[in-house]
Amino acid sequence: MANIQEVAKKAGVSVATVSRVLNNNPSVTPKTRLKVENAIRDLDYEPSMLGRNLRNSESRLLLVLIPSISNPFYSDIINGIQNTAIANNYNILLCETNSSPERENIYFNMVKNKLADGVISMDPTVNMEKLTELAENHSIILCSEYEEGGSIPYVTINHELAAYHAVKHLIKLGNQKIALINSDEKFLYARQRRNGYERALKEFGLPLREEWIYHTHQLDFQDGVQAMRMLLRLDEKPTAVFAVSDTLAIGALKEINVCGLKAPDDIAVVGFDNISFSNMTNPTLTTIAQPMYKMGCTAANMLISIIRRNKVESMVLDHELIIRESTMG
Amino acid sequence: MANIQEVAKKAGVSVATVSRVLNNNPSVTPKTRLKVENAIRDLDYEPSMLGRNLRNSESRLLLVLIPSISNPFYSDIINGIQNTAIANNYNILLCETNSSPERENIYFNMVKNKLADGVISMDPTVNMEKLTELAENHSIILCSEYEEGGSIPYVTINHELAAYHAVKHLIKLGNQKIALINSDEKFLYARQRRNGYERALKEFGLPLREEWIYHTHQLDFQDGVQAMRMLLRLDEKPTAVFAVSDTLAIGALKEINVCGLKAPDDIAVVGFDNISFSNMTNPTLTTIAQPMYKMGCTAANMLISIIRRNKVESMVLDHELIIRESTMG
DNA sequence: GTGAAAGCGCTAACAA
DNA sequence: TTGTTAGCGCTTTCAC
Repeated sequence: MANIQEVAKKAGVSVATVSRVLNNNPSVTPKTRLKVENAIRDLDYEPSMLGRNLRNSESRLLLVLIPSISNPFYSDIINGIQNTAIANNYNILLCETNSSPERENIYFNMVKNKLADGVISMDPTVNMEKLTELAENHSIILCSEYEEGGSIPYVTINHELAAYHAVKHLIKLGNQKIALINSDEKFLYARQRRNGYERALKEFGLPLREEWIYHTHQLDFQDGVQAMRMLLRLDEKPTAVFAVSDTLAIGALKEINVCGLKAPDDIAVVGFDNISFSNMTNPTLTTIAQPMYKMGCTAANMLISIIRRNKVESMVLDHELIIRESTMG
Repeated sequence: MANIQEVAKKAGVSVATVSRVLNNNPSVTPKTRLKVENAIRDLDYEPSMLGRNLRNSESRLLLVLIPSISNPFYSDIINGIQNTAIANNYNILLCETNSSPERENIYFNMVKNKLADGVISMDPTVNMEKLTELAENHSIILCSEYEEGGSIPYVTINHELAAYHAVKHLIKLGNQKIALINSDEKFLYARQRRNGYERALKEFGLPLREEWIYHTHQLDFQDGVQAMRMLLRLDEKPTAVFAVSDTLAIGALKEINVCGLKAPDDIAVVGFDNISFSNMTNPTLTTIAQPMYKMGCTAANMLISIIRRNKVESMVLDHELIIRESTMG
């Protein structure tokens, strides 16, 4: 592949002029520009990003930290990030941390190494201390999961309110005994969603029973199956379940089915996330939709703002309750 | 962030020595090494990949082209690629083409621009002509989808044989009227799977009827629903269906259910891909598993070989029929 | 409007 | 063993 020197020689100009043409500098005469453009075409020249990036000390690469690619929850957010990034001449590097600190370190180093210009973290297990330290000298945004009172700007939804809406929907349908399938409460969103659940119950004077709250280890389908199995073994069975993720809810639906029960007649189920499969289950799943795509766009725009040394404000976006068959048979 | 000069100054050595320490060059005395390491620590120095990459004219970044992140089919392949890449000190850039030629162009240019050292393409809609041209001067591997008689090395499975196994399984269960839900036959895998389907039917002397072959536009759940709807309207309904993707099969299952029928009693269903949700449906889905993770590792290893200017051979990996409830109620 | 030259941070050939 | 220096490909300042 030709370099800028060869183009300059072929066009009979200096490398500076070639560079000007490449960067659309208006001070080049049309005639010179033409000569250069011809040389570029003849030599099939493409400017090397390596040289350009070194000179400009930027990589135009954004890191997106997610725990796992296979979690469908992130798909639309990533689409939003990606489209926004490309529109601003950035590319994204999708980084799977597998919740492993070593992996995380590799990516943090890429930022320090100037191989990336900024980070959008969606990993709830991220080492917040290290990330905050990194944020002192680099551009970082939190997306979805964030830190209360932290110094890093974030974009998220109101998890407490969303959970409140989900549970209120179940109450309005006449359910009095409502269980919560929650994930580990070391995660902020889990604590917030539990708060919303409790607030709804209290507001309607419904009992709050510890045995109706099940904590799963992960967010997998099997954890939902297991959770539902335990809830169905109780003497006083719940008539409705709010699961903090669709995968858990789909697992719960499966177990309800296996036990010969029917949703929503015997037990109503609400999930969270509106993943694409939530519309394919039988019955289809009532769930809370986060504005994924918009959240991604917002996160990317915020990050690019920070990179440009502008001030940004954290944002809280709206959610939506999507009512389907699992509560309204 | 400090650069190599400042470290050299602080350690009282030359930049060459610092570089040697960074690259574990054995010719540095322990004493000097210690001085340098101290300086590095004191200044919190991290070498700039930008400088290093320009000098070595490599980016240590591999491009992975997929049509869409949200397709769960790719998750495990990507995991395999990623782990192999990281083990070899490469990182991967996940590139969603959305089957758009412009997007594709952006990524092709990244390779020409030296922003990436190679490409693994899993996009069945990729412009094979352009890719082949790119492959003349750059390192490219095809994964899963490939070109018959093409010049680019690939890793894949035997789609024809896999389809043959799936259909033979249905025949062995006593099914005589077997439908095929295929995707667009502009894709090689679709043509090959159809061949496998036909070979099985012929081998057992079963009728091959055009109205039992339905071509979908996409691979979405809804396309499966639509396909099944059409098949169930036929006068002579099939008793079994082989769908060339799990998402299609899950859509088919849904429609069977909606029509008050039961799988496998009324209609048996086999999918393809063994995506994680295929185990969560009701009934769970019989399907063909491709060795996703291994395929990813193999593709990455092949690519890295090519980058190192070694010869590589295309590979065909084994598949497996996973029998679940949708055929064996 | 265009060219010469410095320099981004690093590595490696060559010299000492 | 260590230092000096050229140069990877590009952009940009300063002259002209």
